[in-house]
Amino acid sequence: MQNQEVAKIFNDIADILEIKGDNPFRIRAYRRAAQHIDGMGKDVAGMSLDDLHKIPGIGADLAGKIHEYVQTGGLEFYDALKKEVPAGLIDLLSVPGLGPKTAKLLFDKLHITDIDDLERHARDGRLKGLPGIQAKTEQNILKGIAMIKRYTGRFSIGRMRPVAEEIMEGLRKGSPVKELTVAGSLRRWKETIRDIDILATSQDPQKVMSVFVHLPQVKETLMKGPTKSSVVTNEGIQVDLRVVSGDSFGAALAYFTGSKEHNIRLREMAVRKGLKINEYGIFDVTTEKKLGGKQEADIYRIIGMPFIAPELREDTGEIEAALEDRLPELIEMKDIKGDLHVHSNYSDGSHDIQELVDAARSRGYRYLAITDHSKGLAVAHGLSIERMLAQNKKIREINKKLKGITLLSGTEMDIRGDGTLDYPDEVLKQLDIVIASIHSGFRQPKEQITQRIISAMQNPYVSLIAHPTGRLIGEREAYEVDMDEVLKTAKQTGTSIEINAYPLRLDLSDMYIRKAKELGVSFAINTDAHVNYQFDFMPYGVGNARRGWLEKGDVLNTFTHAMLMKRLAMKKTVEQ
DNA sequence: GCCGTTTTCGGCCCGACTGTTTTCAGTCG
Repeated sequence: MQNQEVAKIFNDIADILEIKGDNPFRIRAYRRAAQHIDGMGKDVAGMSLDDLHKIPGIGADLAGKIHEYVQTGGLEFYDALKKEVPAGLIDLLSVPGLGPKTAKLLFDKLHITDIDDLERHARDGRLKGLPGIQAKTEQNILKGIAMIKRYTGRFSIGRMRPVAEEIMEGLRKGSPVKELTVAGSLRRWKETIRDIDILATSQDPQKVMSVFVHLPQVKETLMKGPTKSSVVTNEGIQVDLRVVSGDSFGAALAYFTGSKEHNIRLREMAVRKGLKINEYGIFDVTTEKKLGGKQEADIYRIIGMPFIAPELREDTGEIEAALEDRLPELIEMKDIKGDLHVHSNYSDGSHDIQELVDAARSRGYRYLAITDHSKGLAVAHGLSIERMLAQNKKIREINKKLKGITLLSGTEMDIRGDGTLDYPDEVLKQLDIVIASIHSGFRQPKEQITQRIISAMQNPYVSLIAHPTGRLIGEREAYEVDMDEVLKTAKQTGTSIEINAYPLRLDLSDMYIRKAKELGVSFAINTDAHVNYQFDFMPYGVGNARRGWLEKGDVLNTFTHAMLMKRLAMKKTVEQ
C-alpha cells in the first residue's frame, strides 16, 4: 500500500512550506490530505483521478500529485521544494517549543541545518541575541533536544493507560477534583499514544495544578498555568492536565478528546450556523449567549447531529455518517460473553484449566476456549497430538461439572513455514474451535506468507486466524502480507479474523478492521492471555474494534454459547 | 490547496502558556 508513502510526502511538504512561511491554509490542506490518505483502508495506488478527487480534502491539484507519485514513483514539486530547504532543518521542528519561524530564523542567521548543529550552537551560547531568543529559550532548546534524544515516538496504549490511572489516582486522593477523566487519544483508544491528556473539574484549579506538578511520578514541569499544565513523568511520558469549571466540562471534554481534525470540522460547521465552539461551551456568535457545554452531547445536539463516540472521532467519515444518521451501534465491553484464545500450562500459559475457568467466570463470561500451542511451536511446549487429545478429553470431563460457563476445546495451531498445518484434519475435527496463526518465517516474501494464511483458511476446520499481521507495536514490524487477499478469502471461506487484544499486538489494526467489516468478514476479540491478569486486556481489543466501527453482531464472542457453536459448525459443513 | 442550502472568490477553529516583550509573536494541542 502506497498510502503511507504519499502521506509522508505530503507531511514533508507541509513542513517545508511552514519553514518557508507559506500560506497556512495551504499547509493545512496538505496535512489534512495526508491524514485522510494515511487512515484510509483503500490503496491510493489503485484509484483513478476521479476516485482520488472524491477523498475529502483532496482537490484536483492533490489528486494529480498523488497520481503522479503512483505512476512515476516521484513527485517533481516535492523534489523542487526539497532543494530549497536543507533536509536536517525539518528535523528541527521535532524539538519541542521550536517551530517553523524559529527554524527559519536559525537557518537564515546562523546557517544551522540540523539538530546536532543546533545543539552545538546552543551549548556555546551562540543563539542568544537573535530576535526573540534569550538565555531561557536557549536552555529550553537544549532541554528539548535532550528529551527527543531520550524518548522518540509514541508508546503503546497498554503502557500509557496504567500510567494515566496512577496519575488520576494521585489527583483524586490529594487534590480537590470533582470530575476526572482521560481525554485525548487515550480516550479515543488509539493504539499508540504520544502523551496523556487528563481533564478535571474543580472549585480550586490552582490547588489541583500545584498537587499535579508535585506528584511523585513527575520529574519535570514543562508549563504550569491556572487551567492548563504539562509535566514529564520519570519514564519520560508527557502528561497534560486541564482544569475547567463544571458547567464547561462537556465542552472541554469534547475539545480535549479530539481528534484535532474532528474538532476543526465541528467548529467549521458551527461557524456556518452562526455558532462558536470552544473549550468552555457552544455559543451564539451574535448574542454571545452560551447554548450548552455542561454535557459533551450538548455540542453535537446543538450543531444538529447525534453524539459521536470518541473512538470514531478521526474525521474519517464519522461526521458524514452522523449527519445521515447511519452511525454504527458500537460494540461494548458488556457485549463480550467469552474469550476464545487463552493458553494453559499445557503449553506456555501459567495456570491450569480450572484456574482459567475461575478467571473467566469472575469476568462474567459464559464460555472460554482453551487454545494451547500446537507441536510445531516447541519453544512454547506445543502439544503433541497425544497430549492435545488428552487435554481435549480433560476439558470434556471438566465441562460436565461446570455450571453457568462452558469450556471449548481448541488449539492455536501453527501454520508451518511451508504452509502446511500442524495437525491433520481427523484431529482438528474433534475440536470445538481451531485457531491458526503464523509464528515463524516472518521474513518470507509477501506472496509466500499470504499463501500460507490463505491455505490455512481454506481448511474447513480452521475457524479463526489469530494476530493476522504478527506485529508487535514498537518492537517488531508486521510481516509482509497482502491483507486485501487475506480478507477476501476470509469472507469467501467463512473464516473469522481475530482482533488480538494483547496491547502490544492489537492485531488486526483499526484501519483493516474497518475494511474487513465492509467486506463482510466476521471477527473474534481475544486476549491471548498467558497469565490470568491478562484477561483484563479485553477492553483494548474492544476499543480497537470500536475504532474499526464494529457492532455487536460482527463479533463471534458476543454470541450466546449455542449461537457460537452453531456458527463454528457452519464452516465445517459447507463444501469448500 | 480546498470548498460552496450565504459564496466559483474569499473565506478557511480557537484559546492557553511562555518568553520575549513594553503589547505580542510563536508554539502547541
